[in-house]
Amino acid sequence: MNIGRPPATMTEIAAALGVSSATVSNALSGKGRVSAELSAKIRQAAEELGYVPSHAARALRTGRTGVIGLVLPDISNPLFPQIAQAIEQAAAAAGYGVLIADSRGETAQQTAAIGRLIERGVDGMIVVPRRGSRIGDIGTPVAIIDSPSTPGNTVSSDHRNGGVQMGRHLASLGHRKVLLIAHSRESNVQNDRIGGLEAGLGKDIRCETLWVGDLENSHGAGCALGLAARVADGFTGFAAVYDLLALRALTELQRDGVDVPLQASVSGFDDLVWSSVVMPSITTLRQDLATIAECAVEALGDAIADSQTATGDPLVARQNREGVPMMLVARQSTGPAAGAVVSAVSNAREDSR
Amino acid sequence: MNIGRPPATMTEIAAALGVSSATVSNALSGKGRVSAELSAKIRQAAEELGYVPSHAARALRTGRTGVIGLVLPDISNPLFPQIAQAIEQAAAAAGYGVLIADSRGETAQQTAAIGRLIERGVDGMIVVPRRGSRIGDIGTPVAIIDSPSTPGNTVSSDHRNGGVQMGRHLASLGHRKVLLIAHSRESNVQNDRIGGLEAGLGKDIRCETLWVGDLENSHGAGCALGLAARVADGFTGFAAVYDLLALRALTELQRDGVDVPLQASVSGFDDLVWSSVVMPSITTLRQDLATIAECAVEALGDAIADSQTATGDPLVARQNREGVPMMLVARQSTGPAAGAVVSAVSNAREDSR
DNA sequence: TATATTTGATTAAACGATTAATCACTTTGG
DNA sequence: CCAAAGTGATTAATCGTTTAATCAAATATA
Repeated sequence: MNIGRPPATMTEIAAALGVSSATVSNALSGKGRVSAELSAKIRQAAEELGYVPSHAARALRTGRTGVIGLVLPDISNPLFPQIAQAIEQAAAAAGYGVLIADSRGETAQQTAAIGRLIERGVDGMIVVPRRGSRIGDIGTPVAIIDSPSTPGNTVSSDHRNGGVQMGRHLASLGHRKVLLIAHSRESNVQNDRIGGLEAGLGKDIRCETLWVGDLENSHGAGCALGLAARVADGFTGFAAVYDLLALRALTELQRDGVDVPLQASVSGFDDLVWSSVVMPSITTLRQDLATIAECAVEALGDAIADSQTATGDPLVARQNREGVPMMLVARQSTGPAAGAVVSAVSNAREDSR
Repeated sequence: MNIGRPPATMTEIAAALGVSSATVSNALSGKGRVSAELSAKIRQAAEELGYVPSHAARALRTGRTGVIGLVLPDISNPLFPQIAQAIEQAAAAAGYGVLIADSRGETAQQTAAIGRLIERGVDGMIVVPRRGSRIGDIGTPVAIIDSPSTPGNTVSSDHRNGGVQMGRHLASLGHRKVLLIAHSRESNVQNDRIGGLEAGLGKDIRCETLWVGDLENSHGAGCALGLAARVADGFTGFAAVYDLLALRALTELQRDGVDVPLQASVSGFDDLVWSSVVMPSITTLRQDLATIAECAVEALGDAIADSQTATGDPLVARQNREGVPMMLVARQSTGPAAGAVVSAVSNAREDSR
């Protein structure tokens, strides 16, 4: 590659070969009618001259920039790196660039950020909504990654089934009294996970949900969750709805002298970076973000294509795919319930308590 | 805003006012010679018609896209959300969009990602290098955020002084035997922090550095650090070089029944999201990422402007600014050394509710 | 053989903003 | 009073690509 030189243009290739620039365009895009030989020659010349298409010119002519926006209203979300990585990868494979938008969690800033993306001419955007906030019609194709139970959702993990998996995992370890730890009642994702956990645990198991958001409203952010008292109260399982809460639970229990996993099991969701590094490492559910990103980009691409032709169509990319499965990653933070007999294979022996 | 309508163009404004499009361009950019009255009228018409400049057309004509690339080779870095947020904010304020590049930590992918950015016509890029890797001349202006001791560095936190602050903090708490926990000897940032810690602790305090990277090479990733043994050996302070290591240290100590901060103090760097949420919350040093991002964007903007005029100039943005100060955030994970007399000076607690 | 049809290429007009060159008028200056 | 300078606008070219319209020549059809 000849770095630093202004890259060759179609016109230059055309001049070098004595053909018209239209023919070069046709040959390179494979659209018009160009003889096979000439096409090959052009392609070769392009290679040799180090041709790089001008995105700006193409965008001006076609009205499409080949760029999509990524909107993470809650950018402080620790899952962000993984999502961004997955989206960027999928977008690059589909020929898109990814422009990021940030809103510091505030709605006003979010609107401004989206506006900036639109002014920059993004062809569409992928939005991971904040706690069930709705995205109105913004005149641009949108793909939404939230939860299968969200109306207008394009693609997402099967959070409910993830909950079921974790519920079964805890149940199989003999836990009979489990505390579910969530933050906000308004989050579709959290509700789905809670629902799944309850289903997976089954009706024989006592469970209760601790809403940390409510607790913090009265006791201040970062307050203690009082989990040691729960242990004293007979709880042996603590299933958090995302890893940050699991970490909070784990450290609080440890600080208060509760051994994990001997006296209590802790689990989370999302497999964030620290989950595998902490002692004990945290049992969690990993999202298949690569697949989700691919689906989102693909659906968005379709919506973009549609928006070119039929106007007035719904600009929200729909996808009838089932929720993408989550994967249980069993680590050290979950183990047999204290004083319980674990049914390794069958549930023939009920309990000994 | 009239959403959905194709936005007005300069030509349309010109037609509506019966002037030429050149005049409109001049009025809106303030460059040519336009009478004050006409200029005002044009500006008003632009407002009323909902004029939105076409970035594509402008890019085609001027050769500048108004977009910069953000390259985080180690995208799994948990600091990424904060960096991305800060850069996006600063870039937006300076009129730039931010295109992200990902490389999954692999050098080959990094080159490809940078290539994609260049093909997309970014005006420049901001790079946070991975563990002291060098960025070669890529024919595009670059700003580098790494460490003051890195050659070619544009702007960064004063990691060394951060280390000094933390060292003094620990010293003032009476710790006499401190274990410094780092990962890689190749990281400039980590070396700076280690150096600062040693200086801040002073020569009266015994300290030793644990290189987790070395340890993992022989014992496997995620292995135990053996910190409880260190406590038995008289160590009371554990100063990690970033929060993820601090968290690892904290949980390992807790799991092994060491009380933090009663028996041992733990500290980190970066103030990542979990540091304030964990029990006990982690004493750490916060980077002033907003300032860093502003400096980086500004320096990059200058380099971009330079690259337009003088060719052959160094394309790496230099900035003679001192390292940006870091801020000590004292939390619960550090306290007086077991059995030590504390000098009652620096005990400003963030959360002494 | 005269007329369609197909093939392979060219022409030229966009897309929307920027900008050097130009022009018609005033205003100044000597 | 006439040349020089200044003012406020217009003209027209340009950036690089796409694409509808056109065209010439070869091939097929009647």
